[in-house]
Amino acid sequence: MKDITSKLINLFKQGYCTPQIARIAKKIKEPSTTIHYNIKKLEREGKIISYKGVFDYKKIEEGHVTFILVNLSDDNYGEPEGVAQELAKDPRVESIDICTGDYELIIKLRTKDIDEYYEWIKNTVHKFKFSKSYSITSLKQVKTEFVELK
Amino acid sequence: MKDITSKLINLFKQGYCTPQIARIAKKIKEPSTTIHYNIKKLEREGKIISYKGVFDYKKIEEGHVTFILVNLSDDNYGEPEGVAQELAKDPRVESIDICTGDYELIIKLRTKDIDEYYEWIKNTVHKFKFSKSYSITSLKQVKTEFVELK
DNA sequence: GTTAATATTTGAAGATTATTCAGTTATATA
DNA sequence: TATATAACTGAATAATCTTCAAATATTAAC
Repeated sequence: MKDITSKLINLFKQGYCTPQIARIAKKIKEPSTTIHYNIKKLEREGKIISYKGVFDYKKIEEGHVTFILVNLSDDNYGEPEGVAQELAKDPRVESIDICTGDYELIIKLRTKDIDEYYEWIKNTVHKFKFSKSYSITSLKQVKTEFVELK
Repeated sequence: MKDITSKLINLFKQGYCTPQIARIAKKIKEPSTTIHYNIKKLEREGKIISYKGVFDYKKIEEGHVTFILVNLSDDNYGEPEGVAQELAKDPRVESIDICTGDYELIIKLRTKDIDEYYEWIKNTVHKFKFSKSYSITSLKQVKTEFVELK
């Protein structure tokens, strides 16, 4: 066993996919060279960043979703971007936004289970000196990354 | 002008992409047939749902992100799934979860601007009889769909 | 521990698809 | 209206995916 699947999952999380030009050409009834031209244009303009996989996260041990609202400590309050970019490096962080309202950050985190979540939040609160955080746990994911789940 | 790009964006939002087997094979130094076999296995097992595009949403007129926490009316409180699945059909809804805590739903919505957001929330509150909602606006997207933004 | 069944890996061949290129048509600009 | 630029497209080529059959490895049963 070479455990290729876990490597594949990591690659597909961010990219290593490509458009199906021939299939699209059939679908919208245009020549494949026209489709090709328009896709390259979207890429050139930077409108398309990447092509990636979407998973049934329960089946890949990432079924536990938590939204975490964060207050930063006084030290980091003025510049949340550095903290956010650091957190963004964690592959379990699906999204992170700097936001309005009572909290400065909103993080969408994917872990295997509540135990892994607990470890993550404990370590992260300590490391980044969050002054407060409020976690909302997903009970059921109905749609993710624009893809409806069945 | 045939406006092919907007059709492409819609298709890539949910799929119409495919893995780059040859590129992956080089990357992890395994034969492409082995990569092929393992990908098909992941698909067969339902671990991979789809391959899709990720966009620079500001450049495609979807740069305004809002997280909306929702309380349902008494009518819908007991069965939030129906409401969630209905909302999931909207292409501007990136994700929707049924959740713990003070609110029953958490929606991640992408609109062109705050005006489109206002129209959406006004219509949706009315249509689905939300008893209360709390919106958090993203000021800066640092990471989305597991992809770091620059 | 041996055997049988099943799953994974792999190279070679064929089928399909992406890409390049050159020419055409359409759109925008002066 | 003339000119420049952008968008579209068919034909040929290059690259990739997919199938297949055989080898190897893993698992299960006895």
